Amino acid sequence: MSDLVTRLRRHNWRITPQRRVIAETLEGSHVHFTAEQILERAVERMPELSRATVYNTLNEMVALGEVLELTLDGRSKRYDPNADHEHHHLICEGCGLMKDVHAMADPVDWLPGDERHGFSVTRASITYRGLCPECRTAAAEGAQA
Amino acid sequence: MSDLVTRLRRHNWRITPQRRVIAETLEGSHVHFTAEQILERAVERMPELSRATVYNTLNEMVALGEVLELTLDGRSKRYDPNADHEHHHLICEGCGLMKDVHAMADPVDWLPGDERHGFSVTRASITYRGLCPECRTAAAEGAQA
DNA sequence: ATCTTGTCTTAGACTTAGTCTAAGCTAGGA
DNA sequence: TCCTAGCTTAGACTAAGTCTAAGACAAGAT
Repeated sequence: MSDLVTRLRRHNWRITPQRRVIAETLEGSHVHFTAEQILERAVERMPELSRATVYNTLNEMVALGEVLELTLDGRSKRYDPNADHEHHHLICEGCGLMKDVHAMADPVDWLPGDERHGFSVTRASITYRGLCPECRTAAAEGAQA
Repeated sequence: MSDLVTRLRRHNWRITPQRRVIAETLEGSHVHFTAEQILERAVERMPELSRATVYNTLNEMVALGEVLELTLDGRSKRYDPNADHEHHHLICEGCGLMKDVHAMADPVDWLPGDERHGFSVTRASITYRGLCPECRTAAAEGAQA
């Protein structure tokens, strides 16, 4: 039983077969998929599922606050079913691999009052960038050659 | 004289009239424009300027490291001519207004070694989100009504 | 001064990601 | 059972960005 489905049901949200497949696809993986990748995988389980339903459903889950929408590469949005606990993201600039990470401090505490420009700041997320072990090796070999 | 143009020239980059107009448009404003907005404004000064040249030029300036590419709203990329000094971004969730801000510490220092998954982490940026003074007022009035 | 070569720019076709629309389907209440 | 509201569908549409092929231009060689 999917935990995300349980959380969604609490919002009096109708769990249709389509929505269940989408939620389970989203939660079943530990990388963050794009809408298109979710469609691709969900269609394996429910071939008549439409693109519009996937997009609608993802947007609704984001609106309910149970899924996070990430826009980190400027190409397409990615969806993160862990809307629960505070975490940040580490991205490989070589291959786009993305990991969830936890920082030792809350960045909101590090924004001085005079840098807030009168905003009420509610949350902050950190995007770390670098090279994953594989891309680092590849880069080193490339430099040698 | 544009400072960005000076920086670009240091890379032995040919400063054509088109590139100059684009660089000056980018630097002349203190908000972060999308490529389409830059095109729109640059065309006022050089009507025959093409969309492809704007996109090419922006991508080249990013590759040279003199301009930052921001993907914060998931719709379109925005360009920030201040690639120089470390800064982060504060975004209004109501109207999309974006400000540059400075934090009191470098977030790279807050990522413990065992959370780095073997990556070489080179940089980190923080996205702060909240409501700007105007949207906060509007929200309060909306709640009253 | 002209030629040559490589770079830059252009218009427009194309691609990708996502939204919208109109019609049909389905589940649950009167 | 019928009604209604909400859900799903196919496919058209839009927005952002990339690609391509051809022409324009600039700088060095002759």
